[in-house]
Amino acid sequence: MSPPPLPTPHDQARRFARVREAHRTEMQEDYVELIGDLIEATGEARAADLAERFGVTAATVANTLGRLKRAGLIEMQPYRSIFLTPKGAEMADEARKRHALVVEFLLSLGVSSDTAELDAEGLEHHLSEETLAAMEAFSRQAAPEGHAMPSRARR
Amino acid sequence: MSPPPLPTPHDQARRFARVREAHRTEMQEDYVELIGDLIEATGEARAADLAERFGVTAATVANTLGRLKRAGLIEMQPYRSIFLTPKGAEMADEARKRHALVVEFLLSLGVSSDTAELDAEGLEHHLSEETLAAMEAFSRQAAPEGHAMPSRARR
DNA sequence: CGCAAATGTTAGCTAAGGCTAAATTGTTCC
DNA sequence: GGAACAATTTAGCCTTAGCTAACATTTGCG
Repeated sequence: MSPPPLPTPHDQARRFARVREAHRTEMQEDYVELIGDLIEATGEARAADLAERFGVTAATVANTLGRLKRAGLIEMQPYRSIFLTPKGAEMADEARKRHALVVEFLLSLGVSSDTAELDAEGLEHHLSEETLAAMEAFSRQAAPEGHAMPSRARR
Repeated sequence: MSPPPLPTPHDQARRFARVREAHRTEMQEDYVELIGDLIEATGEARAADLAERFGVTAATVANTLGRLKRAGLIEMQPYRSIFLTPKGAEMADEARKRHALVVEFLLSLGVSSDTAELDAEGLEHHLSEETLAAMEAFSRQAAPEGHAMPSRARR
């Protein structure tokens, strides 16, 4: 009931700095993840598909791809399709694993699959290793064989 | 093992639009929440405290406060301390509840309190009502009387 | 009281990430 | 092979959110 005491200024600043840092890498992760998925699913990643799936214009995608290239995450020739560098592929891989883990966890929690996918997209960039590990452990315990059976005995 | 199939472009665009929307309101929520907390804890919210606790410069805070004022969330006279409008107070209240709920949930999951606070700050803006409800139910079941006892029987 | 320190504001810069419109390049199909 | 269409890029604009430096106001202390 009593309000939780304020954190120290320093601790609080640390938390917000962490969120700002996550925001800086979020877009990169989303792009390489989707590029990787498209390559796997269709053989190539085209800017038009990225634009459609992100729900932004092609011009925005072109800008962002420029930043990703500068960051060494993708390779591309003008008017050609997009490839991941080793660094980009590694980031994509981690992002995909984390995304799957979060979706799995939300499903184990009993959330609908539509909501799980919706929330995972925002969530996945803000989870520490510790929390990810706890989520993974929980999912495994809730549904060890993969057949979703989230509800355990109540009270 | 098999890679999950790609969502439809439309569904995927919906998810990313949601994340972008959350990003637009995130800063507002963080500010009103902290302003509310400061008023409650110390009687007033001063820009210098906000700057210290967010870990940004006073100039950045002044800019952001200008936007919050335009958005009708706060009231302030030049060189005076900051107040929440009814709209701002309501947003602060919801943000605080949600924040507490998320921290509580992470603790029930078995995450350390330091990590719970760290992750909650980023997480709390990306959770649907459905997921929040599931988290609340889980926390209650894990520790019905509030005395933290997260570990349940395994297997 | 009066001045120094603290606090708040303003101006001007940067980068990210969105947009539209226009120009360029590729592709397809008659 | 060329014309129309699709895809990509470029140019130019906007807002957010950060910064530093300079300026203005308030506060607190001797």
